[in-house]
Amino acid sequence: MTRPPRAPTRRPTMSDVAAHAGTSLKTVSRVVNGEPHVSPALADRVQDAIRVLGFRRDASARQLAMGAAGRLLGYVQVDAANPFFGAVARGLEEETRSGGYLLLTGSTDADPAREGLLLETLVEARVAGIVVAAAEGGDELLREEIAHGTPVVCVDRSLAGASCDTVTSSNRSSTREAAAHLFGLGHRRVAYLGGSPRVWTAQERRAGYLDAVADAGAEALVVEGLAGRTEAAEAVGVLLGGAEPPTAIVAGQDRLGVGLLELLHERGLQHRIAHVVFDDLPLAGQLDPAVAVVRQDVTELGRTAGRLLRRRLEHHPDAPTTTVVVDASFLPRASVFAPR
Amino acid sequence: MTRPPRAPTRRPTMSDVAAHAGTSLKTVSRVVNGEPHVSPALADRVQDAIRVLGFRRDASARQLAMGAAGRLLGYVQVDAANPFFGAVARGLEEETRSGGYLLLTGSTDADPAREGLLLETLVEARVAGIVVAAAEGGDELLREEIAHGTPVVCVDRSLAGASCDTVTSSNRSSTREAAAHLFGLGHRRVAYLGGSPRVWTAQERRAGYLDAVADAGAEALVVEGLAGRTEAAEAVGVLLGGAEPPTAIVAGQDRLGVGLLELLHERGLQHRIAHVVFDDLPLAGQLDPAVAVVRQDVTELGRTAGRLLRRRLEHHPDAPTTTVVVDASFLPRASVFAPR
DNA sequence: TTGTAGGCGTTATCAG
DNA sequence: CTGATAACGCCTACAA
Repeated sequence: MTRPPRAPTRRPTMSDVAAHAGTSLKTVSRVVNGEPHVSPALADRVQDAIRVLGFRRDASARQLAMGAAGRLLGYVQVDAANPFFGAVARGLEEETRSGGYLLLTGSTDADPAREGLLLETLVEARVAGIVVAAAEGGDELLREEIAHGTPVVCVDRSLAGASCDTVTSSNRSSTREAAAHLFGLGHRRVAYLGGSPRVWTAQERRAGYLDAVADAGAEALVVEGLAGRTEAAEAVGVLLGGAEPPTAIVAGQDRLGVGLLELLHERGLQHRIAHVVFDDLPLAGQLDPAVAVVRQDVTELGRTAGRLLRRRLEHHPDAPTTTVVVDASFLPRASVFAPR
Repeated sequence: MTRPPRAPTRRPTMSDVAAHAGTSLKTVSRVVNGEPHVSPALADRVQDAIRVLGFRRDASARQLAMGAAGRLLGYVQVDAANPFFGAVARGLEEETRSGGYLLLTGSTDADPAREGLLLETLVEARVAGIVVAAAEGGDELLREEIAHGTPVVCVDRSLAGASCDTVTSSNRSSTREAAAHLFGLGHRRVAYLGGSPRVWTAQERRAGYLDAVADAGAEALVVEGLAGRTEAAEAVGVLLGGAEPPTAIVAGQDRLGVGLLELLHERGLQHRIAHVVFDDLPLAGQLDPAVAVVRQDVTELGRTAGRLLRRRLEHHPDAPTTTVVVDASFLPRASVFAPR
């Protein structure tokens, strides 16, 4: 029994409710907003009318009349299908939902034009604040918004030429620690697999690796610009085929680490190379237990961003900007082998 | 050089722009909306004023004046951190972004109360349509919205007592096929590991398994209500310790499959039990290559939902409701062994 | 305790 | 081509 689809009915307004309840607009407003000074009898009549008519107040009109910013937060991510950004969104939500905030989300696919469009739409929606996770490109618009007073929080990225709250993992120090661990085990040729050097976190991780290289007085072996598993596997193949192959490898991301492992496994070399993976994604549990990983709590990045946003939105609009570095912990494992 | 954070400036309005350009409100409106019948000279002056003042039109006011629904779509998911829902969101975006739509998202954590609150907020935001992915509970509100005329699309779930567009994977037939494959290999005792029987997809998959059991005239071995890896591993332990342990196991979800594999691996039995995992998540690449999987294209679920929504929103508001079943492909692999 | 008047920023209508 | 003026749905003042 499919009811015939009825054309979208006009939403009842407060005036409709008032008419139905035989009272005035303002009284309905009071009831809807739970304001005091309404006689119980009248309040009941109004409640009934609301139920009967199926009234829902219009957030747009409300926001317009109140002048203040609404309860929408903009969340700009590179790709909703990437678990990293999902985890950030999750943390953001956890921290802001009690305030009645909703997330207005969009993916940029790392395309500056898309990011620009997205930001523009968010601004037109008059979001109360914006969280930008690891996208780059629409920066000019972002700076304008910051200058205008909209709270902006950058997650896992930086923003040149403007000051805004920022949340990152300890990319540099963790990667440094990981590489240092390998040098400490006696390795002299430790290679680094990195993603696009245009991404800020990749730069930071490479810097951490180079720190450790400098400390150890060793030679830097950097391969970057790697886009995924396949490219990582290829790169490792080349590395291992070289004159002086590395005895240990640091992978700057999960995906690269997986590619690394796949190749090592395929060649039966998984126990002859020590490796460290920087854990962006929830894959660590699936990885070979012989792998040492740097684990970052991605959801905590989101939660922190949410906290910074609410602080600025609800308590200290003019507080100086902060940068919070969430500790990513390096987890060495016994099975990271000493060099042959 | 941190600029002193300036207090949120009032947004310039069209009137401000009009004043600055020495013209009237309506002309500015025309320019902003790219309407014809404005002299180039005047248009330029207005454009300048817009740039100088940093004007952005207010979507709320626009929507209010236009009466029509805006360009916001509500997306209700169980958990933003779950890659499944992220993938759906991604597909949704892909399909709707060219229409200028933005996603208003929220996670329910499978809590009916939360889902209710979320839906309420979405309705107040006057979203043009709602996509509900695998959450259950706030159904009453959902039905009201459908009755009111708001397009609703259910993804990977059903909605009793109302008719709305629905998108699912071929859960039942794929699981049936997978189990049949195992029976075809000669197995007689094939067990099924399933999640909460309150979740619709779990019911469907179990039904598919039972179909195959009936076809094969075998005995049903169902363990359900399993919440994750750990519980799945435990359940498998119990199964294998029984009097007549199964020789093959069908796991209804990725997570359960991972738990299954973990236990088999731990006991050195990974090559003595054939198993089939239903692939919700992007884990297939990480799994033991001996596992046969049912793969569903989750993003396609989202894309389909997006298409259905736009069709209803922009073309056929009164079309009869559709149920689209996206094929999930069963991928047997050579290394799924025959019984001992 | 209740109701009236005015305005929020935009679009639509209809005169100039 | 251009511009007053009246909505849109709601809230904040300010009466009554």
